[in-house]
Amino acid sequence: MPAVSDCTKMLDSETKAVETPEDHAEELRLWLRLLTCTTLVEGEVRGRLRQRFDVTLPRFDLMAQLDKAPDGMTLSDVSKRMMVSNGNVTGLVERLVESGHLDRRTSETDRRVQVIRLTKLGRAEFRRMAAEHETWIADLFAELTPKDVRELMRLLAKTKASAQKSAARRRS
Amino acid sequence: MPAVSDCTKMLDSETKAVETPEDHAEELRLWLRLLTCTTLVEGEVRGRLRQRFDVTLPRFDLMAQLDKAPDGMTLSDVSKRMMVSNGNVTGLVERLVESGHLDRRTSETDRRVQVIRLTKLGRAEFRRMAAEHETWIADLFAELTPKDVRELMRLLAKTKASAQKSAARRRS
DNA sequence: GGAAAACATTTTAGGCTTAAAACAATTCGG
DNA sequence: CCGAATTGTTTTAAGCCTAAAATGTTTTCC
Repeated sequence: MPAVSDCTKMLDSETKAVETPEDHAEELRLWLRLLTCTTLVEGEVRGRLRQRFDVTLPRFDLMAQLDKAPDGMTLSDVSKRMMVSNGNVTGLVERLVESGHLDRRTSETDRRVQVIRLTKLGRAEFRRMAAEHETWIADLFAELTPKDVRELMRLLAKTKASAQKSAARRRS
Repeated sequence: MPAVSDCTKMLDSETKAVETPEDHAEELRLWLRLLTCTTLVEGEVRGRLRQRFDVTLPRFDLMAQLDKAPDGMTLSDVSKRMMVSNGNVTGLVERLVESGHLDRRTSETDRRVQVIRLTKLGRAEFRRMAAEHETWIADLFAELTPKDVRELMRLLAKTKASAQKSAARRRS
């Protein structure tokens, strides 16, 4: 088995460093750290939502999307926004309609489309949870200075753009 | 419905700013952006692993942990490292033993403990996948300069520490 | 030594998630 | 206007994931 980490740069005989089996260990470490941070925060939020409100994180996330859209959203909209599969949304919505948090109706103008909205109950409960949720996030990020936050926002925007381009490259 | 985003600081009549319903919108945005980046990269990696190697991300992650531990790991070790539940690991390991990638044996000295290792096949396949995986990550983060990467590493380390302290505070 | 606490793992019940296929409705091009 | 592509949703099959309870093992400490 080849010791990948031991391989040194192979210089092209003519020019400079061509065909180098490049070392991307730094990017890999960055990815792992990013994943760790997200997993950490996500797990914490999930646990608190369950303990305080007996609600799951995906349900909360879906309600958060709808809270920003008073006129409702279609299932595809939700699916794209949440970056999850269509089928996933179908099930999630089913359960939230069942529990009285969501209202679902077929569009008048396009009978393929299902429009979902928060019910009064759903909106009230979401607002209550969201207020507390915001304090949890603040606490989880408490050691970051405003400057840290700004800088992270900037760098993550760049990261997002980079990843999106890479994904688009592959799809094409 | 109260327009939360409109509320301005309420100054305490006597001193300074006490009892302010603080605004943590920036931290919230940061969290959402962090989540977006992770979801984006994770989805991309998941898809590529499936297409190229017909393997799931959790299986790849588990094998990655074991590749770093030639002497094997206990299920709890894996569970802690991967930040997933014990029961989750049990099932994951079951399937990877079934497919011949993992070897599992009960510890000689402590019959509670299961030690798992990569088999020869498992290690070979993992190495092959890992090499390609590294290039995907490099591509996904391609637009970040080395300085960006360093800075992100630093800020995410700080973020991780902050979240861990917050989680510890809650547990105590 | 033996009960109690701690530990490692598995089981259980329920929910989440995906990819792919199936179904339904609309739009598009000829 | 009609067949073909497209779009929106649901279904299916399989796997992932969690929290909590159950099981078996070891350690602790009286």
